[in-house]
Amino acid sequence: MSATSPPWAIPLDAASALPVYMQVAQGLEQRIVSGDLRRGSALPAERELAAGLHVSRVTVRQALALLAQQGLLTRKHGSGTFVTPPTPEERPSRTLGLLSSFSDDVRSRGQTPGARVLGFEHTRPSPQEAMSLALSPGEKVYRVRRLRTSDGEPLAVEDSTLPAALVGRLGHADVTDASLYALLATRGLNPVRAIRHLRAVSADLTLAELLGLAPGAALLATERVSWTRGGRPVEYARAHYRGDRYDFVMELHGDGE
Amino acid sequence: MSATSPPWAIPLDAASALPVYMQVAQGLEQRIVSGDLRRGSALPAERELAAGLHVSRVTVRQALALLAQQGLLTRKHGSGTFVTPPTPEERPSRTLGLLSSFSDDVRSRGQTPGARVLGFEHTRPSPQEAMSLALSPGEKVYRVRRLRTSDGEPLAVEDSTLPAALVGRLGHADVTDASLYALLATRGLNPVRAIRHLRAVSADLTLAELLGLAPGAALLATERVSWTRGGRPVEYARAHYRGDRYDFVMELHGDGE
DNA sequence: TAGTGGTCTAGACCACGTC
DNA sequence: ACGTGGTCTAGACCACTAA
Repeated sequence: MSATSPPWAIPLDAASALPVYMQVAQGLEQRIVSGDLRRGSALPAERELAAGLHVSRVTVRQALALLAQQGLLTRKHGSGTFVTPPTPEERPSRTLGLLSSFSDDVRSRGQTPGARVLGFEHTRPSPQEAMSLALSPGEKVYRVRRLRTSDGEPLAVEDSTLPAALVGRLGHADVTDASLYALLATRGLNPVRAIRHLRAVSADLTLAELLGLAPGAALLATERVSWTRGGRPVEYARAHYRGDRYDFVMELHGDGE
Repeated sequence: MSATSPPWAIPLDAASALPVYMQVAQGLEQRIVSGDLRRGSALPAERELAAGLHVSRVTVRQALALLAQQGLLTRKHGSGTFVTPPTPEERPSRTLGLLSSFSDDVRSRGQTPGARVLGFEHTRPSPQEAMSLALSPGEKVYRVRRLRTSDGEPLAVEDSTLPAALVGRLGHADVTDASLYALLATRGLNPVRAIRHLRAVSADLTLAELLGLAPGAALLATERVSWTRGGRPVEYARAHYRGDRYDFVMELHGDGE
């Protein structure tokens, strides 16, 4: 007798309105959250799953891709597919409301901040940059793209734009250190106020590559404009943080009622 | 002569280390951002693209999926694939730092907030809920899942948990209106302080369905605990906002230096 | 070397929109 | 009725990991 039902069988209904790959994903997700599949344990190979469920390997992969993107599964090329272990790495936290630098944040958690300069330009601003920094026509900017790391692990890609006329001469060597805010401080340009936007986006090929993620992974995107005490914009920064390793924390208060 | 190079040809290198579908995605992305493909215009059909590029339709679809997830392309079943028009809908903004409700936020932008109750329970808390609300063992909670809308459009899924003993008797009818904070206020339980976490996650099948998104879309996930003036936790809320329609805004200040 | 996931093919049929 | 994207198949070969 050839029993064709493996122990991890998932009930599939070909006539259902729900596509088969979603049914497979739901079935696996249920076994994961119920603890049926232990954290860190390996799933059957894709070909084995396909054969056992009587579906094609493509369909199985479509299901696994869904769960991998949510972080429930971790796929390792040449090795296997595993149920993601619980909190494999501590998730850093940043307390907002106060104007602090990336470097200080990372240090306050006992980790070592780092930065790798990916690009350094002295050019004309984009329309977006010109508007955010209130630049007069023709005024040039410094633009720096850096990979921010914590204990050597990629955490964010940050693009900073500074008005050249305001900050004075800047060289590639000036931005290799971790903190741009510290650099500004030495020139008497401490930011005292900033407005920051946060939203969620999917990683494109470039960001995914830099951050060591799969394309399409969820990222926390921020956009920030900082002003000096005199009310002059000194920095326009856009950053993309890994959604799986970073979370922002803030404290909110009522209106004093 | 049969020239096999359509006007939208993309240079492909089969020997490249970069997979073909990524090359296709990059090529299309470049034509989109360069304005070569106008916003709102339709792309060639998948079968046509595949034939023109001499690759399989599966490979083309893999490339289109990448760009669609980033929001560059919009796919319409039965109709076609289009370059996403610029800001098809105004992106709402929420100013943080002040303790305000979802309803007030939406109203302050001139839109109409709404809520559809998806679930209402009176049960024992999860370990996570019990810890966040500082509940004594055995104490029960009300749990409400609501779909929050703006002008009728799904914007977020919010799961709120309230200590039953503190808020008093609650019925399904009490939570059908938009504002839970307003309800608490009528019982003398105005929150005056809250801590909120923000991070980015990928939509699972359930959230994608509720918010009208493709599975895997980027969501802004928030977690919030609110306290009354007396320091008692009154609400533990988890919300998932559409990444493409919502962005958080906050103002930051220096430490008074 | 053997097994795994990653990529790719050339089809097929279904579900949806539009005409 | 027709064209579109959505799903699914049964293979194939490559790239990586581990024994």
